[in-house]
Amino acid sequence: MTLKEQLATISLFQSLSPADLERLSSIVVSQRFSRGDIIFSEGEEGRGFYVVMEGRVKIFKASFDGKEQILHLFGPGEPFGEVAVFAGRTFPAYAEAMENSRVLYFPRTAFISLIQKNPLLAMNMLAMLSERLHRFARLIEDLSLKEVPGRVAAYLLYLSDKQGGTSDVVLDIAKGQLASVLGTIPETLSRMLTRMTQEKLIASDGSNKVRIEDRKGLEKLASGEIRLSKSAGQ
Amino acid sequence: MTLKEQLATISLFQSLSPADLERLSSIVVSQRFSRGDIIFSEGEEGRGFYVVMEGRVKIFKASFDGKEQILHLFGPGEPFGEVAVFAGRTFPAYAEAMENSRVLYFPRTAFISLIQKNPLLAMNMLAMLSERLHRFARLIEDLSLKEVPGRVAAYLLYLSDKQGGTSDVVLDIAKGQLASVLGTIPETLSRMLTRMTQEKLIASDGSNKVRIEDRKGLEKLASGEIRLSKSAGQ
DNA sequence: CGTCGACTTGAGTTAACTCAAATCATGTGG
DNA sequence: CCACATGATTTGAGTTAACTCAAGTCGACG
Repeated sequence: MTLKEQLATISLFQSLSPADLERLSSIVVSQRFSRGDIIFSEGEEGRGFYVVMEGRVKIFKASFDGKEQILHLFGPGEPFGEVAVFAGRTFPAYAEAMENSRVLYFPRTAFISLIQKNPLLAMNMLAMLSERLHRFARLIEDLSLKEVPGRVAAYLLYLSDKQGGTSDVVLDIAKGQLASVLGTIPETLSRMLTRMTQEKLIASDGSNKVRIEDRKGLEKLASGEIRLSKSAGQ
Repeated sequence: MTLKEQLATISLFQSLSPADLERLSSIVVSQRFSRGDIIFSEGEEGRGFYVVMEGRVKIFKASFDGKEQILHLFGPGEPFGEVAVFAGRTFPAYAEAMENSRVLYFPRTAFISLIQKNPLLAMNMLAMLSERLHRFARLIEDLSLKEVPGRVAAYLLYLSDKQGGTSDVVLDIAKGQLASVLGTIPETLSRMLTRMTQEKLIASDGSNKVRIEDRKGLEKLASGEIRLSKSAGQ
């Protein structure tokens, strides 16, 4: 597949004319990263942004003592690092390849001139950033106003939704990483899944599959209407 | 001051021609709200967005049992509610007038057609949303990776910066509201200020003025490099 | 079959919470 | 100007959700 054809598959670029795609393909750079590679670091100057083509990329913040909070997980077709481009700022977080990945890199200036000529591209970008603000607002809500069991419940419902409403959801990331998405640690996540299983809200052996047994209950847990009763202790 | 003149003072609209301002002024609606009034609620359909002209507006999430997390505080010249416009979604949070306020309301469709004709307006909007994503990322980092004293320290340093780097900072909101900005409760904030005073990081009587006594120390506290030693108890 | 990383379980600690009471600040009517 | 009502803030005492640290257990892979 040519670079131009690849560009055409990116939903952000749906509105571009063949000529624009041609022009874009001449300024774009394809890069490969191995699992664990840092693509950019917080505080680095952002001279362009990226789109994932293959693999997965996580965007995260790190604390002084090494704890991580994952902000985004991006897969094929999804752009990242645009904030630094538009705000004229340094990257606000770290980007790391979770698997061997290939990304396209778009230098800032060329992209900005393109966007100024394509109102629809601008609108797509505005919609994209708005969508992310929306997600961030929900994450802030979760971190500040919900307890860990509520966040776990919300995540399971979100996954179920994303996977077509099924009750058999498949965790799309390792549990340790999921803990970092939910603003907690693996030990706590593990205990919460155990308790949710005991309360018959879900069925979970240790695998990456979780069956939703009581959707209503999970919803109440996610909204804060109910809490998990404290584990029996013995 | 005419509506058009008011529009010209809004930095988001700097790039607009007099003709565009004229057009905009014909679709905009001026609204007044009293302290405590809800301007919009989470989940409401967003048919337009707002710009504060006078007063102050807070944007917040509320938990099931009534606790609040403030996402933004906006004053004159600042737009809010745009996310719903661009993402084609409902409002993600509540907006409430903190004082008697006047806001301008811009219906969605008219604004979108305007933005499509003004690349610079689009760029301003992109920069604005990027800036907010940046702030949200920092708030998420604070909530997830920092303890309350670190958030308080970071906020004081931010205020000092905003107020020109002075060591005598003036809290711009009531402490109860500040607690809600920082993701904690008034009691905890009060105790942290006491402890920070005991440790000679700041000087604080009960008023809304705080003197920064040890900037380096505050910075280390904000970054997580050091912690507040536990209060003596007696 | 052994090793490695990921996950789970156990025990103890702690930061921040809740609830209750005291104090302070501000504006009002007498 | 004073006394009081109202709301904001502080202080006190006790509880708890989630953390840390340590010790298994499990599963995949060479």
